Amino acid sequence: MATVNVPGIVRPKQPRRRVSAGVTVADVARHAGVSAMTVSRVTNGEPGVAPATREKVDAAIAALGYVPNAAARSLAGARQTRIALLHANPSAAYLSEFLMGCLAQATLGDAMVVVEQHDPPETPQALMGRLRKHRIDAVLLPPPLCDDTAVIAALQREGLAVARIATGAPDMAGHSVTIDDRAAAHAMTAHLLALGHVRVGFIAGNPNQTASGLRSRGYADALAEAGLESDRSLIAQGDFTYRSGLLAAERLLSPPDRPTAIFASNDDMAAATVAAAHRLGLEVPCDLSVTGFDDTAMATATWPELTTIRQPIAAMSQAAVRLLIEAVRRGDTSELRHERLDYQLVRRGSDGPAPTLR
Amino acid sequence: MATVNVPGIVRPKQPRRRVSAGVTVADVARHAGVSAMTVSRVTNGEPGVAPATREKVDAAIAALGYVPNAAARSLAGARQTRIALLHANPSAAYLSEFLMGCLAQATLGDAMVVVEQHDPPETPQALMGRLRKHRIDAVLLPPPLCDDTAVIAALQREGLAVARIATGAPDMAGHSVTIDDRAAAHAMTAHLLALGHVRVGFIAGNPNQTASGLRSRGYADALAEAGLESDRSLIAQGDFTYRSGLLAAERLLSPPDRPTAIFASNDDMAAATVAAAHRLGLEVPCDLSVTGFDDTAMATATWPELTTIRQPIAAMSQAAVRLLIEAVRRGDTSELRHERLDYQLVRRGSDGPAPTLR
DNA sequence: GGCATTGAAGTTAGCGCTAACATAGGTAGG
DNA sequence: CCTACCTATGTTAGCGCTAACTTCAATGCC
Repeated sequence: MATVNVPGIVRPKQPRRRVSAGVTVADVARHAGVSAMTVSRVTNGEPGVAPATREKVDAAIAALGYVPNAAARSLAGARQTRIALLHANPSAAYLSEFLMGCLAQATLGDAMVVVEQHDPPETPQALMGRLRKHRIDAVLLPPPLCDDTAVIAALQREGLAVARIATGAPDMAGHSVTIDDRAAAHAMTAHLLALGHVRVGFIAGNPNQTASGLRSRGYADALAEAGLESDRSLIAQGDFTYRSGLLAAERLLSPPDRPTAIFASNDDMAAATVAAAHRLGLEVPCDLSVTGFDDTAMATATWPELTTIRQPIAAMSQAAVRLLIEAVRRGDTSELRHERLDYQLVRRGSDGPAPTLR
Repeated sequence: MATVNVPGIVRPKQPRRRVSAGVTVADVARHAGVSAMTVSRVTNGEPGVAPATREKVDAAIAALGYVPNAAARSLAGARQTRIALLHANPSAAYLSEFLMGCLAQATLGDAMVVVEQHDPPETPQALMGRLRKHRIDAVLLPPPLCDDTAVIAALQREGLAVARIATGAPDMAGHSVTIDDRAAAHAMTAHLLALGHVRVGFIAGNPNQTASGLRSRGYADALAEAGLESDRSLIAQGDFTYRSGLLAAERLLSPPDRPTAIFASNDDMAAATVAAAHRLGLEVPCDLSVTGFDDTAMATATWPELTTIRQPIAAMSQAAVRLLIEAVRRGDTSELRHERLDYQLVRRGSDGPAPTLR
């Protein structure tokens, strides 16, 4: 049978267009008996919609299973903020959680996250070229780049919005999202003191990361408050690597008056401390309590699992992405925001009461 | 001075629209003296453009620094494939690298990656509801979900494209991206044998992951080829956790005729083996060689760093995303593809020649 | 009551790109 | 030399959404 052109149905030329499976604003609008614009206002939570209308629209959305098309939305709104996650160390343990937070917020806020690596041999100039090429609007700086003044300065010269995560010097430049490293280290030290430990060792972190200093300060403050004088032989310098933790722990544990607890500035060094203790025939936590910082995958991929400070990494990166999106939309580079999230002391199996005197 | 309406310039009503900063196809087209469509064809690598024209357009793109607007592209093409990364274990060590690969390919292919978690208490039905709500077109399944038949069956009933990464049974269902686990385990075992080890222990992985069986087989095959009879006391069962590795290593190392090398089915268990050895007063690699599998962050966050098999995780997830995008665009659920990438034996510090007889 | 004021909803146009056609110019075959 | 056909390029419309405007009705105020 040949095609019949039903009179009354005018077809401009041909129906041309590819079929689109999805439910659109127009469908919702028809179902709710309002205009597409009103639906748009409802989905964006804009004011100026009567409660009754809002309800009708919400019902229609639920009934049809409408999901806004992100591409259309960002195209119409001329949005689509492009955010670069700039990182130096691809295998950093926090990265996966960090990315999760970024993605969650990026999905919500019509932003796009691009991952860029920047390692020392590359000059900041070369990096800026790459960012310009990728049309980046804003940059996320996790540690250790969050403390790299050369990079930060270059980014700001380019007029890019910058958010620094987990830095120890949040006010230095750009937006920041942090936890209170000093207070957290203080809390952990106080926790060990409360368990009866008197000689509490400390493994400091890489001095070129500003958070390290705050953690050291928290440890020192807690000792001072407890009326304990600081003892140089209880403090060893590390650089956040497992290897450095091993060396530091061996140094701390070799003297006869060794500490009964060691608080390491991150989980890798704490795990190394556990290993060093076992090598010396010390059981954890019976003979030695060990605690870490960060609650990375390392903390639970060791035995006993580490008591540590949990940084809400996903929440932090999510907050940072939100700050950046807002900043870019505002178009105001001067107003800076600093958010401080809560940490948590996670008690696992690597700490216990101080051993009764040998 | 009042606004002057220059005659001849007709303004429909008002210039209305927000300003857009970016360079568009129209700009490139004008600069190159062609139509926007031709520019589009060039940027998409479509055929039917004369080489000379292509060059002109490329030059214009370079001159103006044009970057296509992803939102507009996916809107016009009715594309925007939505891919869910379904994972069970949020802290899995491979996840960050995995995500990097996904993001890289997603950026290239106009896809969107959404991260979804699915843990045992949740039923597959509930999961399907979530995926439907998020308008998911395709799903990535890293281990251990890549072997979860209930989940895979449910996804396929929904008509979703599925890509399973690093599974041991690639042909079972859906697309797959794998390495040759058997060959890799064979190579690692052969490597240890070549170093003069005769008693090579093996820590098997979680039996509910199909890759575990292949790794065990590779180990057994290499021993058999070397004319060594398999010895039950050289094989211990683990489940990929540090804890299980510790127990398995203790079992292997306690008898007097202990192995001089232990090949663990993943890095966590290898790291645990190193710890167990140290606890027993054995030095690695002098007294005992230990090797792992996967080359996760754990491999370098321990001392000595682990000799291990490197899986190209980022490349694998990237390939998987590419397969999924292609499958969704093709709209053909029947044609399945299986890609096998190359592994690498990474030699670090945890292995060495067999100790000369005690 | 007449007129400005406010708030809710609708209209219009266009974000940047590309699918699906239309067309110009050339090439081959009869 | 004309038609058939192909190849390179152009034209048009519209993807789904929302910015910016307009309209309309319901107030408030003198």
